[in-house]
Amino acid sequence: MNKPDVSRAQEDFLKTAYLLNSAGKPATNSEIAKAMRVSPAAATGMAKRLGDLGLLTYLRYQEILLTDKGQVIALEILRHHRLLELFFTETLNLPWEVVHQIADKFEHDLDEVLEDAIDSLLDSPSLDPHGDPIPSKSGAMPATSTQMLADLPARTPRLVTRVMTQEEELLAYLGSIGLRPQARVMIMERKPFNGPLRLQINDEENLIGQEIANLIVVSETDAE
Amino acid sequence: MNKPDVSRAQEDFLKTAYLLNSAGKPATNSEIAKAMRVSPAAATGMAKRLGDLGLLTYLRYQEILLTDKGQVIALEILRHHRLLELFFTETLNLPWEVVHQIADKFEHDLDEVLEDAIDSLLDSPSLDPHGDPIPSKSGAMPATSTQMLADLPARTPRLVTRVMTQEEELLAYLGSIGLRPQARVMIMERKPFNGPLRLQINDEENLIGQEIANLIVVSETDAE
DNA sequence: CTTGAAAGTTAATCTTGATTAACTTAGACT
DNA sequence: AGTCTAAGTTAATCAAGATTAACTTTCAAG
Repeated sequence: MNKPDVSRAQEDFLKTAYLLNSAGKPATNSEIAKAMRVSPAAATGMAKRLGDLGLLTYLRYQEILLTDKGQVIALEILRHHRLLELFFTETLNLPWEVVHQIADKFEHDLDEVLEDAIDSLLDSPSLDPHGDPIPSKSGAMPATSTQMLADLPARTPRLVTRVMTQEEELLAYLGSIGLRPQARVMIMERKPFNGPLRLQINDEENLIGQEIANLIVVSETDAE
Repeated sequence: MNKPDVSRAQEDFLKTAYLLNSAGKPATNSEIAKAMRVSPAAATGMAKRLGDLGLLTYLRYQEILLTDKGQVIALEILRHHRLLELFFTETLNLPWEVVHQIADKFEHDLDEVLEDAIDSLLDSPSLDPHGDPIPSKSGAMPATSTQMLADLPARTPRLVTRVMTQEEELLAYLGSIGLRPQARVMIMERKPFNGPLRLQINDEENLIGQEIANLIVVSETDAE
């Protein structure tokens, strides 16, 4: 087999396209450019190069689609990223809001020896500190709940399984109110017109807005 | 204060120049080019750029000398490198012969949060797994023994303090015969004409050549 | 004190990944 | 169908870091 030997900018592009897709958004040129913080022209150029390498299909003015080979690379980077996030929180007790940026840099250089060592130290984990699934080495993506807290009926106890943001300040806040994977949550009251939610988190009560509730994934069956 | 914001190629150049100096060799263009595995022309170009940045003094045909600012950067990279080596051997039980290459890649991306977390987890270590000194955060380089095993009189018991190679196969071999920091060593017999040494390592006897003995640093006073 | 090999430099060129500016296309709306 | 806007593309250009090839300096040795 051939190892395509892609650069880190290329890996980042593939990862970004993959993440857009898995967030339900199409991997359009402008979305990718925005996510990568480069000009649209730069994204066009990169799409051409990666198309030539057979890692995605690129047709002018159309959505970008990863090929199988491209997806394998995206998943490998994502695996590196999430393994590293977990590794650093576990071994160094780093708070969950700082590990994302660190992993963004290290993910490109994680060689197989180190990857395997981390994987075995952590006992082949399937979730990172945010509850994001860690692809297996063969590229299988663990299943996750799709139940958003925002859509949960009142008085239904659940467990937080995933927090879908990487914004540092927001994560720090959510951590401070206990809203992290494994927390027990229950909506006590829903204010009308998409108003805030009165929420029980473990045993404390708190108020959160719709916007945040739309980032919190909970278990699909009742807690305890 | 200004953060010079150097690229990884630039950081590597500064590190290489520093390491050549501390190995007693002049930081000449060809030595640097050889160590970095680039053409001499590339080294010339990089020396010019770094000279313009005020990180070294570059005069055509002359030895390259780091400025204070350049040395600060070199020491910071070296600190990153050695902290990472120790971190990976300690947390993942990786053998000492693999951590060097891993650290070479990660050293450029180690941000301060992670650096401090590693430093405190390891209790502000001063030596990496090979016995190489880890510069302090302020740039102070811990003192080390200068006594080479090759120059040691027979029947003088010492402790190995440092193993000055990063060659993977050689390190693996040295590890397998117990020749690593903290090992007790004593030369039993010296074969004439710079011949091999009969050596006691912990409680085993072994034979090593002059070349290897010149890579092993031992304590300056007797063991135990 | 010249000379020749080793070391170093310069020049031309390449690749990658970026930028800005100007143009084109797609697609919704009238 | 015509038109406007947002999205996307193209072209020209830049900078970093590399290469090869050809030239220049240095310096030790006769």
